[in-house]
Amino acid sequence: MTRRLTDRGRERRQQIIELATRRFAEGGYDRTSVAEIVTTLGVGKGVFYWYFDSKEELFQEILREAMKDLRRSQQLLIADVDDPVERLRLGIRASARWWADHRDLYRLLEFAGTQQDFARSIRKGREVAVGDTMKHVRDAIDRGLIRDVDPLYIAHAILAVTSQLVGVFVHQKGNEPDRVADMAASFVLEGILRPADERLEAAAEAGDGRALNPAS
Amino acid sequence: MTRRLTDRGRERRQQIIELATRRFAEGGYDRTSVAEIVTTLGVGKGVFYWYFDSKEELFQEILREAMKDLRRSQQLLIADVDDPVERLRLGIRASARWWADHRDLYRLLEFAGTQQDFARSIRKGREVAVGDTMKHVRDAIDRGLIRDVDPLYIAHAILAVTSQLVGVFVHQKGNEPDRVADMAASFVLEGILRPADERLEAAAEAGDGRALNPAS
Amino acid sequence: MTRRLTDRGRERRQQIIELATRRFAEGGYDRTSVAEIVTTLGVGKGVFYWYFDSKEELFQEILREAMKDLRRSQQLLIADVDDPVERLRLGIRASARWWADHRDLYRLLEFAGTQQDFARSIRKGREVAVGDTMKHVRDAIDRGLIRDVDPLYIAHAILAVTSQLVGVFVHQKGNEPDRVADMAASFVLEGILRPADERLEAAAEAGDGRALNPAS
Amino acid sequence: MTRRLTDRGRERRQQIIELATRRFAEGGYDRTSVAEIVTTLGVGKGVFYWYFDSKEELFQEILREAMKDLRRSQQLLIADVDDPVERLRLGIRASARWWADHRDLYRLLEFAGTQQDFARSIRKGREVAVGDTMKHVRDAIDRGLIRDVDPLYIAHAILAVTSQLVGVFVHQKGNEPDRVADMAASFVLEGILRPADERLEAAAEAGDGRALNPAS
DNA sequence: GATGAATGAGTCTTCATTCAT
DNA sequence: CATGAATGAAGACTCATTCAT
Repeated sequence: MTRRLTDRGRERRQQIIELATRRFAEGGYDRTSVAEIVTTLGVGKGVFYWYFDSKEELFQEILREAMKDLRRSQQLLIADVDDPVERLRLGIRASARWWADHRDLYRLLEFAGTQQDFARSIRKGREVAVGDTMKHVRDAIDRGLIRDVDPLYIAHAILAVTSQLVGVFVHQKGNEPDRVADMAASFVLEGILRPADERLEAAAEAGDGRALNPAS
Repeated sequence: MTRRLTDRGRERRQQIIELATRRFAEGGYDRTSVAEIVTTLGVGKGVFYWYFDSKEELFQEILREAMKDLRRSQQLLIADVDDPVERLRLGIRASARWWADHRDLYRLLEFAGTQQDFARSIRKGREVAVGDTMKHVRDAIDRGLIRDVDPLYIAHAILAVTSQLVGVFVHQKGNEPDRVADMAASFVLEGILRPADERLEAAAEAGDGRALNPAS
Repeated sequence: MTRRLTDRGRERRQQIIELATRRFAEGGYDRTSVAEIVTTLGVGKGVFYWYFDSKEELFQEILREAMKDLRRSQQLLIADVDDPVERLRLGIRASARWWADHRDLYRLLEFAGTQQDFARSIRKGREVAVGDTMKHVRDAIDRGLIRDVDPLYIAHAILAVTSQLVGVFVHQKGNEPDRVADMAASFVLEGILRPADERLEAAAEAGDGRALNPAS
Repeated sequence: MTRRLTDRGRERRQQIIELATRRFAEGGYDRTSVAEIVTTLGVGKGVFYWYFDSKEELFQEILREAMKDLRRSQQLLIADVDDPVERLRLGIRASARWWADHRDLYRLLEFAGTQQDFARSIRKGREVAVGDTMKHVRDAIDRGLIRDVDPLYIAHAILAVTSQLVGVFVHQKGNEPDRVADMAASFVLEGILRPADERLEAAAEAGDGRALNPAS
């Protein structure tokens, strides 16, 4: 649906999008009816179908906008940074902040990812995000900053960690997004293992050899 | 609903569970009707409600069983291993294998996590999994095997990485679960950064100093 | 449910109410389906739920309106009468007429009184009617027109007699409501016993003393 | 359904009747399912249909038994009383007691009276009760004990008053059945009007003539 | 006598969408 | 642009009854 809209029309449209985003997030897409939306808005059913072809189209629009906006906010934060590792770190931070600010959209994207009908949109969006991340990973490898890992795996892993930690620690537990971003970044970059030399010392102190080579 | 069931009854019940699991995963919970299930099974509508109080109860049952089974399979693999880092690695492997074998349930759990109505079950299940993982992380810290990190964060991060990588690389791209598990474990344990000394060399080779201290 | 209705809408709503009243009375509330109502009306199922939240709400609405209307018609007839005994008599007459004109509602109210779900509405309505009646009874006692009886009991008794006699003699046997009302009023006011002095004579005539003290 | 039953069988049957009576009264006939009854009894569905042809037949049986039992208890109390007015009084008392003891059946009979399907049974039962009552009324008229009223009207009125007062004052407010019966009897026999001579005095005291002849 | 299993028509209700005004 | 009205397929769930074992 492409319609030339007056100012008032654009406002209405935006109103619908915002309300729908909230209700879809709270009550679930399937369980939120068009009737509920228009009733809450105090308008007739026709209004909805004037601006959107269908409920599904509205949802797709929400998803599209969300992914676009998330990406924009990442690029903004990263813009002038040269160091690829720093870009990764800032990318994580941008995501954390955006998700902290857009809880509803976070939820909607998660949900959409589980539904065959929307998975394609989501997958495409994720591919873009993965592509962005991979670029930084590759750069970092090229510059010898990070180990020679598979950038595709790493990119997915980074996104997963960031998203999940925000979901739990920002949304559920109310931690600061920047702090959570730092935790995520640290985890991603340094892993959790102690450096081998430290481990030796620790083992020596503990007086046994168990810790010597747990992972090869 | 607790009902005395004959052998035949237990079979029927299982049939329903299996078919529903498949259909819920493929078509989505909300979009799969009870009518569809019983029709596919070639039985009357009453049969469904003989075995389950409601569609939702059936779904909860599926989720419950899934989480229980996943945990069981992890404990089985870890049983006799003493080294906590090894236990982490094997836990990741067990998850990867189970998810590889239970694509439908993977999907269902993901979906359930996004729905207010089921989020509680899921959150509880996740808390158990996080608890298990945290225990190994703490053990490893105590033994000086891994850095002094926040076990709660780490546990969530580990689960997120594993789950996501399996979703993409096993389910979507068809990689071997064990291989994906190894990638995940390596990522989790070692992060992606080169050790500081290597980085120095690399920087020296590259003839500049940019890589010296990317993270503070 | 409060909805802005057009003229056409109000008509539809009324149509539904009238048809439902009839069908509920004839076939019983539980046995009359929404489907039957809309089919008879030749409209889609949605129409019903456009005007009413549920079948039960519709029924409650019918009951509410009925009780309100009955009361209105009583007050109208009594309006300018000063003598409380006359007011009782006219109240009985008004009820008899209204019930004669609203057989379906008579039945529905009777039915509703036997159903836990509706008993509360009915009880409240009955309390109002009892309250109205009690007022006249008290007035009459104050003016020395009737004996010093318990107005609450009397009010209930009056309503019971009136309602029952209308049910049997107007609805079933087709008598005139005004005549039935007079019978009821006479019964209520004068009872059935002969005055004591007449009884003495009668006993004398009959030549025995059995009738002397009928109530001990 | 007539089946020769063992002792155990008769017990079972009685069990079902009693439970059904209670549930029908509490939850309503239509809303109480056969499934609920057999589940509560902890038996299979077959049991129900072994003893009764259908749910409706069971209900009819309950009604039949109830009306028979009520009548029996009236006849018992009246048996040796010669005075017809006393017989009326005692009949009222017997009804009040029986209804006090059989709240559930009271309700069921009321309900059945409102349902086309059962109204016939009920009407027949009521006719019997009316017949019994009329006989006493006629006797009393013949003996000059009560005024020359229409026995049919009077009989209906007596039953209505008694039933209603028990419903409100015994069941709802917990009064003693015998006391309520006395109120009903007094109302029925004496009405509520003061005797004409007393009224004259009262009017005289009040110093006006309003009370002189309210009913012509 | 009794059980668990099964039937399937029927119940109330929801909802995306269309349309006359 | 917007409204109230209408559609009707579809949904979850119920329930009296039957029947093989």
